[in-house]
Order: sequence, then structure tokens, then C-alpha cells
Amino acid sequence: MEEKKTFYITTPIYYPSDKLHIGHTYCTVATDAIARYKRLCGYDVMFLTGTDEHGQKIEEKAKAAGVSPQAFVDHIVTGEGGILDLWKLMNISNDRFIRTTDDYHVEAVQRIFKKMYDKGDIYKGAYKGKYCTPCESFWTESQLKDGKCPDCGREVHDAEEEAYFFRLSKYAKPVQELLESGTFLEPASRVNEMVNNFIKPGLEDLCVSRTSFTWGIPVDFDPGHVVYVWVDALFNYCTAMGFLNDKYDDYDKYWPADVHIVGKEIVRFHSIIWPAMLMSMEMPLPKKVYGHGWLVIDGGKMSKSKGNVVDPYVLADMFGVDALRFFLLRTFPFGSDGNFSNELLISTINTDLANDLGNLVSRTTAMVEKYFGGTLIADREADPIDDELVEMIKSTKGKYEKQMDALQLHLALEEVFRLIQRANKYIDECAPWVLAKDESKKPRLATVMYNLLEALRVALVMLTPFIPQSCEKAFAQIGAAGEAVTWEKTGEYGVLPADVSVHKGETLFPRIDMAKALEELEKREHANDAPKAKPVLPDVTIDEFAKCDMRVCKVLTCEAVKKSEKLLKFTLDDGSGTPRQILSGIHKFYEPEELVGKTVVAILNLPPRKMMGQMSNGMLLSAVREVNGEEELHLIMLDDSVPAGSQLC
RNA sequence: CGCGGGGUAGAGCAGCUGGUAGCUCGUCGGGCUCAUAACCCGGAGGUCGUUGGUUCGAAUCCUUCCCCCGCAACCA
Repeated sequence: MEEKKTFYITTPIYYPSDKLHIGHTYCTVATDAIARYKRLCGYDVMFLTGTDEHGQKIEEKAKAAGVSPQAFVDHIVTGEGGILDLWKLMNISNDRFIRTTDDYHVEAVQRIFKKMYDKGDIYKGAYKGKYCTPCESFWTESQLKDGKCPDCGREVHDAEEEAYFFRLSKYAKPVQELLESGTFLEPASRVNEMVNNFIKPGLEDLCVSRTSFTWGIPVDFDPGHVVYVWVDALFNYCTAMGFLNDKYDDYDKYWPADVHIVGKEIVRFHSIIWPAMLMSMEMPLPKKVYGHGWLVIDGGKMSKSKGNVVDPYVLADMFGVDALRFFLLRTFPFGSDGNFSNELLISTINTDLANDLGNLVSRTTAMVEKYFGGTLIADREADPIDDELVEMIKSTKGKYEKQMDALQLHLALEEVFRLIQRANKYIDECAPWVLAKDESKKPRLATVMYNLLEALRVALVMLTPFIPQSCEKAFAQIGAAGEAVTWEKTGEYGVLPADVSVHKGETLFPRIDMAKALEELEKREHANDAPKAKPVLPDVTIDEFAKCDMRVCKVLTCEAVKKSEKLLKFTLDDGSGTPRQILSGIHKFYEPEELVGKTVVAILNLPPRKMMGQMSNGMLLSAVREVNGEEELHLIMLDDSVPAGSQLC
């Protein structure tokens, strides 16, 4: 028996510190479509996804929630409405799902770590460097910006800590050659970014162990150290195939991966650190890393703090899983960012799925039923008018294939819809309703119908990776089954039986009423997060309260802090005679000019704190609440007759 | 001058190995009646961010500047 060619594709393993949003769904759906396409083509596909469950952030989140880290991630991954549920809902066809807390993975990573250690590529060093506490990051002298943390601009302090390092510097050259010499990293525009930003300035050895927290894979030969999450996470692509463990036995079969689909924010880890570590392990490198773009909203990043996170559950529920899958992959160029909006979603569904595809299935099957009682006669009569459509039925496959293989999913879909649109036009040209009036034109009419069914058959096969459930229904309607829906027959004309029977069924994609749907969406988004009254905090004594020195202040000056989105810098008259400087993150709510001269309240005896390189000596008091998941803030302003320096009690 | 990406019809985008602009939606007009008020045809709408240059000729190559986004935090 002939061995099938293998194809190994992965998504990133997602970080379950929160529920996943539409961006994660986008990435996974895209990977799923590629995996399904490759299966359709006859490959032996391995499609892996999973979760990256270690790290400090999860440890903290779990602590805040009052549960163990394991219980915390279990809930997000396997709980109701969690990640596994989401992939099931979205009809994701992954063959395997890895959690980095799985025993076999943990043990394998320990072996990997040890192996690199024994080789000398991981060494123990005394970390003498600069440490930025809020970022939990170490920096070398050369990485500092004006002596401050290059990430956040704050002060760093000397820190000396025992830690393990990976000799990333040793692999700088081969990695750069890898990036510049071919198609390892795509789209090509990302290559410059990596080389200019990270490799040319010089790759430092990477600190690959932590002692500041415990939620990670322990370095088994040195208690107290846990493995850096990225070392832990990246090797999932191999351990899930059974590398250095007994759980699976497919490493030799599938590794190296054909493509890692990743978001552009983690391209750096996948295109620099990952190949370097594999080189160290003397393992084959993955053939490709593809950095897709992000879904952005109104040109800006989707984020919790902006309150513009889109929930895939709501969309799938309202519009259907296939419609959502289709929209994501048809609308946005896969390599670059795309502007998400509900309006665009609905109009794409209406135009492509309802008007063009769904309606074509509907009108075709309706005519076959109406004119032939559902089963075509075998007589035929061709006409030159058929030639163009027939030619497209044969040629679309090749164009589609070319785009799919280049991971240009949206362009592949464009090819399919060209065929669908041509078929709609063909109906107009042939005017079957005229032919139907003349009994002698029956063979001609049968030919027209047959050509339409063939066009549909071919288009639907190519849509299978994108909208699998709908295609199945549509195949039943147009009477296509078995060999007729295989990839081999997709480039051929004349595959359906001459006396094919159709079964007009339910509407595949109902048209969506834009106004109503938007209203409904609005309702659902706000249903969950009506203003929540926060519970009253535990009692404090009057003495404790009295420790807070809150006073009335007059705003002398107020200006925005450079490079900061949120901070305003105030100079205040606190009654002492000496102006007091306070920073406050309220630029989102107030413009500096409107606050000058106002009478405000500040707490004065908080320890001074530096923000964006500026000192803040106290805090302005505001009234805040949460509305629709967004913070609403009112700075406390008193009547201007209240004198500066008055104390609140 | 940190590094990247981008600024093209009302909206969203393509074109960018140089030959005076295309696609989808919207809009206006027409056709058809098989179909999910769907489908088909046609029209209107752009000095291709700005300055200067190379060229017979530039959206496309070089240059100046402006704006947006990300890397990228700060929310005491």
C-alpha cells in the first residue's frame, strides 16, 4: 500500500488567562480550513492545537480568583463555554489537543531542558543585570533606554539572581540566514521586522528559568527553578507527537511541521527562538512559520481595556457557525490586519452566502423540480453559450489550488465566487423559463440545468474546507454524492449522472435583516454587563479611615504627559504654599485645559510614585463605576468656594 | 530621525517587476421573473496623503514633510 503524504499543521497554543475572543477564533478557523483542504487533497493530516497553561500571569489570576492554578486553567479550558467547547462549536477538526500541564509534556520538557544543559547550550549563570519589577523582566545594560526599562520606561535596579541561560547568541547567524534565505517566515514583510529589530542589534543569551514564581515546569535537577514559559510552550509542537515521551508515537511520521500558523505578535518567538532551540537540539526545523494579521476594530487593537472584545459565541449563535467561519476567511487578507465590524459581517453573509451561493442553489433546484419533477432527462443539446461556464468548471480548481497552497485563503474563495457569479449570469443568458415553455426545447433546458448543477458541485467541493456543514446539506440538495464530491473530480466536467435528481431543501443561508440583527447584537452584548453594584468592602475603623489625609486642592496647571495615552500631569495648590505634582490616568475622560482652576480632592500621604518618568505625590479622587464593561469616571470636583487645604473628614 | 506596516471613488480594499486607475458594498438607471425583494446589464463618483525629482510617460522608482496603526508599557 502506498503511504499517503503527511501534512502537519499547528495553531499556537493559547494562553488561558481569559476567555478566547474572535481573534483566536480567526486563527483557529483559518488553520482548520487549511487542514481540511489538505485532507481533501488526500494528505495524511495532523492538525494540532492546545493551551499554554503555565506562567506567572496565570498564577496571579488564580490567586485572585481564590483557586489553584490548575483549577483555574481547567475551568477555562474544559469548563462550560470554555476553549474546548468553543472549538467544538466552531467545528474545528483538530486531531489532537495538547495542554502544557499534561504529564507527558512536563516530563518531556524536563528532558529537553536537561539535554540542552548537558550539551552546554543552557548554562547556569549569575544574573547580574537590571531588573524591572513591574515588567518582571531582566535587561542588559545595552538594552536599556536612557538607563530605563525599554519596555515601560520605568526605573530598573541591579539584580543578581541565579538563572539558566540559553545560548541564543550562538545561533544568531544561522537564524538570520534561515530568515533571509527563503520561505521559512511568511509573509515576507515580517522578515525585515525580525532581522532589523532583534537580530541586527545583537541577540543576547536568553534567560530560560525563573525563580520568582512556581507555576511552571520545574527544572528537575535544580529545585526552585521553573522553565521559562516559551521553552515550555514551543516544544509542545514536538511533545504532542511523542517526542521524548511515551504518550504518542508519531514524531518520526509528522515532524518537522509543515507550517506553524501564528499571530504576528509571537512571530519573534517562532522565527528566532524556536529555530535556535531546535538547532541546539539538532532537530529538523519546521518548514514554515506563517504570521497572520489581526482583527482590529476601528483601526485599533482589540483589547479588554478598550471594552471592544468580540465574543465568537454570540456571533456563531446569531448567524451560524459556517457563516462566521466563512466571513472571517473570505473578508480579510490572511497576512495583514483586517478591520472587523458587525456590519461587514452581515453584509458579507448576505451578499456571498445568501444572494450568490444560497440563492443559486435555491433557484437551480427549484427549476429542476418545476420543469423536470426533480429528475433530469438524459437528452442533451449543447450551445456555444455554455462554453465559458464549462471552461470555468474545469479551470477554477487550478486557480483555487494555487491560492490555497500559498495560504491566500481569501483569494481562493474569490476564485470560487467568480464561478458562482458566472453561473448566476448563465441563468440570465439562457433564460430557462423561456425554454420551459417549448416542449421541443427540453433537451436544451436539461443541458442548462445540468451545467448549473455541475458548477455548483465543483464550487461546493472547494467550499467544503470553509463551510463543511452547509456544503453537506447543499450536496444533498443538488444530488451530488460519493465520487462526485471528491477532489479528483473537481476539475472535471460531466461527473454528475445525466439523470441526476435534486431535492430542494431548507434555505441554506437566510438573508439577515441588518437593522434588526444589529439591534439584537447590541442587546446581547449589553445583557451581561448591566452596571454592577459592587459589594460594600469590609469594615474599617474610624482610626484607619483617619489615616488617609485627603484635602481640597486647586488645579494650577494641567498638561498631558508625552507619549502617554492616559496620564495627565497636575500642579496643585494644596494649601501648603508649595505646589504639589500629581499624575492621574484620566486623559481618556478629560482634556487638560478644562481642568485648570477646578477645585478637586486628593489624598496626599500616599508614597510618591514614578510614572512614565515623572513623580506623582498623591492621587486625585474620582467617582468610578463600570457600565457595559467599560469604566466610567468622574473626577470629584467641589464648589470653587471651598478653600484649598481644607481637610476631608 | 527607534523599527515595521499603512494613507487609492461615500465605506472596505486590490493594483506598486512604470504606459493617465480596478474590485466588493452603497448609490442612480435599465432588464428579467426561475430564485432567499434575490439575479443580470449599464451610469455617476478618484488631481491614487504632501513636496520635489528621474522618465517620452509614475498610484507604481527616488526625495521632503504630514497623518494613522502596531512593536509598547504607563491606568497612583
